Amino acid sequence: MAKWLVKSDPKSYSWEDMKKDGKTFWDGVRNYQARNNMQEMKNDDEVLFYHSVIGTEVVGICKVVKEAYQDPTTDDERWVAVDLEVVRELANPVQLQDIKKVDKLQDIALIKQSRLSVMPLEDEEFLAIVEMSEK
DNA sequence: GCCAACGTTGGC
DNA sequence: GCCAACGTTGGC
Repeated sequence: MAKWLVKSDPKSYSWEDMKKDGKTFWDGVRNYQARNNMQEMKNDDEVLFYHSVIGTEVVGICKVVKEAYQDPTTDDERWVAVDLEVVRELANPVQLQDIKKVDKLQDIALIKQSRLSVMPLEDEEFLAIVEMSEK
């Protein structure tokens, strides 16, 4: 089962909004690389929810409940959306600056490719971040 | 709020 | 098909 990380600017959609909704359409992605990643998502894949711009921290875990389909916010068939459901909130948010200190997390797209909004994570990278949240 | 980095667009 | 110009994202 694959692991992912998605970013959201809390000004447009925050983890608090996500918790309130329980489930959301992940739409509005207009970047080919992010789109390609979304198309790879499968039901029950786990997804870390990251706050960009404000906080710059990983705040929660979601899972994929509906695989890629035509983005309902556009007629342009190039773009897709997925549905994500809240799994749980992390005990403590994991800061980007702390992730940057971890040797084995140096290669993740969050650090190397700061503008990518949907990215894959290796199992051990996912676990490392979750473990950091529990300290 | 600024600015660097990057992706996309459009002219040639 | 290249590349300059432009717009947007996201870290600080």
